[in-house]
Amino acid sequence: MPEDRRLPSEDRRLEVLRAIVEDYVETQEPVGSRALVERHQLGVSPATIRNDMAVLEEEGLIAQPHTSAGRVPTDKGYRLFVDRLSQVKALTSPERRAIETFLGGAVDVDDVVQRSVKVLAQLTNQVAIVQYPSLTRSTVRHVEVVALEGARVLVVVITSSGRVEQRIVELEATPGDGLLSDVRSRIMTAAVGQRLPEASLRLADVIGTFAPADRPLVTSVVTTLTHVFSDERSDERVAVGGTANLARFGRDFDTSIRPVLEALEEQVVLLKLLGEATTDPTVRIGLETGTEGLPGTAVVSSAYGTSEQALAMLGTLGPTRMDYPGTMAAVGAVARYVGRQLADG
Amino acid sequence: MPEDRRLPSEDRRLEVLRAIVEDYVETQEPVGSRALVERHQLGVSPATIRNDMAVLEEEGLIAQPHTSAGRVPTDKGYRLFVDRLSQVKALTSPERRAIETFLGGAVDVDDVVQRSVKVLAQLTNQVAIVQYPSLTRSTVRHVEVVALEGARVLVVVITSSGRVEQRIVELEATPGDGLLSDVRSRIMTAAVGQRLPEASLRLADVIGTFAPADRPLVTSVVTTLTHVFSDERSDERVAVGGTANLARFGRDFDTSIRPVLEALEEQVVLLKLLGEATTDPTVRIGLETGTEGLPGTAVVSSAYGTSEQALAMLGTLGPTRMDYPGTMAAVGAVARYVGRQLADG
DNA sequence: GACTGGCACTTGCGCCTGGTGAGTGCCAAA
DNA sequence: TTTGGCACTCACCAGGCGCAAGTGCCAGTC
Repeated sequence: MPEDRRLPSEDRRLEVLRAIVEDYVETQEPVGSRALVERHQLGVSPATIRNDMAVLEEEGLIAQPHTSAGRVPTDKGYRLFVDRLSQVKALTSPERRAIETFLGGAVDVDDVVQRSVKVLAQLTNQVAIVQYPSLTRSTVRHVEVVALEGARVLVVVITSSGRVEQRIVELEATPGDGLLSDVRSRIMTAAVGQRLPEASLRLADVIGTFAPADRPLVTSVVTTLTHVFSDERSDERVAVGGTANLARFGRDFDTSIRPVLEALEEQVVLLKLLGEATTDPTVRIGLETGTEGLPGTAVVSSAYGTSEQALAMLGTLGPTRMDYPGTMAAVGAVARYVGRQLADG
Repeated sequence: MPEDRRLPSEDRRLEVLRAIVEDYVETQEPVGSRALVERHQLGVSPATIRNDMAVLEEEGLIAQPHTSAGRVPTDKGYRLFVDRLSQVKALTSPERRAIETFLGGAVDVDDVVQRSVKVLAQLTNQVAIVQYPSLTRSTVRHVEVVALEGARVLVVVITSSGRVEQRIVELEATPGDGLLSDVRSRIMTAAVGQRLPEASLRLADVIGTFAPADRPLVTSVVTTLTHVFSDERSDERVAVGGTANLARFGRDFDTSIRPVLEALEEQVVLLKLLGEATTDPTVRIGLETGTEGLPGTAVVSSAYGTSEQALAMLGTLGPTRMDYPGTMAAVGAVARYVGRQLADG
């Protein structure tokens, strides 16, 4: 036990906490003082470690499942680990390449989302959650208004993230071609490049620029567009993958796995789990997820999008006993690639 | 034991099989001869039942998990039960109403599929699988060709099942409005009402009806349409729900639940599980599902669509130990409602 | 010939028991 | 402040036991 290995006791205690987290994540078993000194060069005896552990336990950072067992990190312990002890881990280059090649093959927005879920689940060995690009946060790229048979009109919207939405509008009278193309061009002028909520506001003004006789038609079209722009249902779409990795939660289906499966089927819960937009991967542990009934669960999530505007969230869900640095790296990388992918079109 | 209760022994043996299936499905436990005579009015003693059971076992219809246990139906036993012993069970009227009101609220095709999965999972307490309406099996309802800015053209297809697909085509030169509407109308004439594969064939002929100078443009548009018509990726889309019901498969995650969860994430496997189109609910038990590695699994599936044309498949997946009559009724009912829903548009 | 009661036999399951080992807390000494 | 020693706690495992459920077989009865 060389003297130069020794650290001020405060520092060593944190080192012990890190060692406990790392070992527990790896072995899934409570870690004892002896194993700790054997696996890490701490330069002190098990007895010393035991004293440190007692302090850490006092501080609420670790706990004993039962008297004669080793220690396990508490949520508070993981929190401290994530905030102060963990280093950002770079992805290996095979992992990097896997993301690039797999996501690169996507043909449309749906495909991008599906593939990201798969990559993320595989990379992290956890449950992956990817929200579809938000309509309300994208901008209008193109609007088309087309006459169908009779008094029906097809309205198509293409957004900056590549999503295409369309609606059919039933009018009272068959519109003239001239009027329709006029409507189309004035709508384009008002809306293109705007974010969807603002575009809605701008469109309301467009109605007034038409002759009173034409306003009913214009109003119908504009109303439909406004609905498309503010369709919350499509904002809530979420893809989930990697549920087979739920094994990591434990052996007992009813107590540890079923509640998670049930949560994963509720869009509302999923959106809550993903949390608020943050550019960098954010970790929420245990109660911090804000979701009752999911004990021992942690979420790593991040927004994705362009540099100016977050489009939506993605992330992973796993047991608090997870590889935080690795997961954060994976979530961050996938978020970046997806953002780039969607920016290109 | 009244004489008139007695049946020719062959008949009674089948009655015993039915009783075993029904009891086992309900209790999830091997059923013995004593319990059988107590719960059903068979009019004979346990000893007689034991003799019948011995014969049924000889025929491979039931089996003993271990020597001192009751009997459990084999896959072959379930097969015989489904084919000859079970009665079609009508849905209760609350169930019927649940389907109607819940599916009735759907706003578009996506929504119909999402809601069907949910209803089906809830009704059967099993995993529900619903395939999106097949593009290649629908007919063309409408085609639109619209000039965008520059030399770009938007092509929109609306199918009989209400799906809307669109593509943007890059042309070499900006087309005239007259030509475009001509293209549009000739395509409509050739394709509307046709199934997508046939429409593709017909469209090939349309090219020749144009002046040679216009053919490059027409060819671009037709090629794009042909791609849309034969996009297999969209034919393979499948929604899954009710995974929390996997508890019914057993307690042990790794051996009984994980393989199922893994299968459910593979589109290919899902499509294989749903099987070939059949109008009435079809049951496949154990190996009949054609999928390795899913022991103890049965699938009840049915096509849905209009009376003329099946659009896609839907069904449920559960342990072989399931309520077949009830599940078949639910699958059938949901398939009918979904078909009707999509026919209306 | 079909059914039945009786009986011996098998065997999974729950329960208890004692032994083992990992891990702790505390203390006195360096 | 660190360390070795020591007593103590407790989960876990293996073995043994009894119980109860269920069977197969057989001889007797209708």
